[in-house]
Amino acid sequence: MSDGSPAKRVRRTKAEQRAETLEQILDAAEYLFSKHGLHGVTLRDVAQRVGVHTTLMHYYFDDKKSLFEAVFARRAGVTSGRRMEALERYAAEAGDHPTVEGALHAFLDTDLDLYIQGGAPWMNYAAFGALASITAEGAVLMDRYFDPVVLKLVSILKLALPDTPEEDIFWGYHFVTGSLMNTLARTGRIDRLSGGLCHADDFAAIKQRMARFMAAGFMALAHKT
Amino acid sequence: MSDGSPAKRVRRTKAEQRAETLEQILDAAEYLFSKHGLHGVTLRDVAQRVGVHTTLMHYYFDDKKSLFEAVFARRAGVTSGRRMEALERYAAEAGDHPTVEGALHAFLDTDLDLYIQGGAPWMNYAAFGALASITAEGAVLMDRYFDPVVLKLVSILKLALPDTPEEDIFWGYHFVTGSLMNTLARTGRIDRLSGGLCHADDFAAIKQRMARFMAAGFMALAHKT
DNA sequence: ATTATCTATAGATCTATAGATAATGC
DNA sequence: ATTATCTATAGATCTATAGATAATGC
Repeated sequence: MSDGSPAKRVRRTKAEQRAETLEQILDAAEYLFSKHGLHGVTLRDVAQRVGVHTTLMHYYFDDKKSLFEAVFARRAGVTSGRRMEALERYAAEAGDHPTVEGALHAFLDTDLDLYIQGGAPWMNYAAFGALASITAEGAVLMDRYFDPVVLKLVSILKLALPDTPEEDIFWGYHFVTGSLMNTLARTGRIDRLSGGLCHADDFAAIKQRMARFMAAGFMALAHKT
Repeated sequence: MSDGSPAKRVRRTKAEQRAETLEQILDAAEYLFSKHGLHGVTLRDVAQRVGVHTTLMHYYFDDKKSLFEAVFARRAGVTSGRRMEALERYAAEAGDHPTVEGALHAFLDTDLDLYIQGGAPWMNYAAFGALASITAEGAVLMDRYFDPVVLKLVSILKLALPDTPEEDIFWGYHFVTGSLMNTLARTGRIDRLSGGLCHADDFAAIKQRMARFMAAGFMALAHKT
């Protein structure tokens, strides 16, 4: 019976086992939190999804909130880091004359690519992050993990728009991030509204349009203020 | 002692009393749901905020979810209706040659004005709606209450941009609604990022910029696709 | 020996219902 | 007489802890 096919529990080192279980817990929590938010998920839900006992959650994490933070942190560093690199690369290339659209491509496309290439787990993280971003618990984490990248983007935009009041640049960013969060949330509303013409999961279509759309917005603010 | 100043419980008709209590419950729930979401609020929390017993919630509402829906519905009809009128008025005025910016002003400014003029309760509703909009429970309600206005907006945009693929118009709307929701959420993140230069509550500043910004975005999509 | 997982359980809290009390309504 | 509000309480569920069992590690 259990000779040819490997048993469900292959022999692993403890370190491997710990890493695997941790990842499974984070994946399950990420998915569930992205659907229902911090308070809409119980530790039991997460444990059941993984197939382990509820109390194991407390073995790996202090409490529910620290699990939530761990989910946030796991990928926040990756996307934040990648985008920072992309922005620095662009800034170096462009020298004294960066463009708004160039900076936005570096900022937005790098992020969207992660979800496009990262498969289901990253897509779950996208929705998780979007929900977290407009939530009390998430606000602190957003600041902590994403302020540096955003301020880097803003600094390049200031170079590109030297005569535009700083205020307008921040409001422009406010619009950009809203659109990005709405994209990441993938509520499916655009599918229904458009009668199936657009798909919320079609990040490629969004990548094709977003930086251009937003750059034009910034220019319009700059020219008329 | 209690002769000159009116007692806390002035004599009211039952209909008045019902209406008042209902409104207090909805206000309290609106505030709390806007901060913590459906699952982050207990009926006890709402009752305590009103100063009545928990079980009174069940006297007025079947369960927590129907309270949530009542909160959503109370003002959704108002904003949806006002915006529909504004769009129809604009469409009539503009005839065969509406502009993207004109349509967006009607759509966005009418909404923003409601919050600007409506004081704290409307501001709470703004945040409540933004959170609901990217939530499973809220998605259905968004469709039900806001599809007609949005489709009206889209139909005017199509007139304004006759050569632009419908897809691009829907994606443009997708960006607009994201920015609007991020505005309504008032997380305060823009305050911190901008070092106090911008204030999330400053809907007047946003109204000054948003339609112009977004209209330019639509034009950029139209011209280069 | 150490670490991963599970069993048992305490204590808190939440939703929901039945039925009592205290107001308003004719 | 009817309606608004409260008391009492059942039953479910949730978080968290203590301590047992079953694996891996030298």
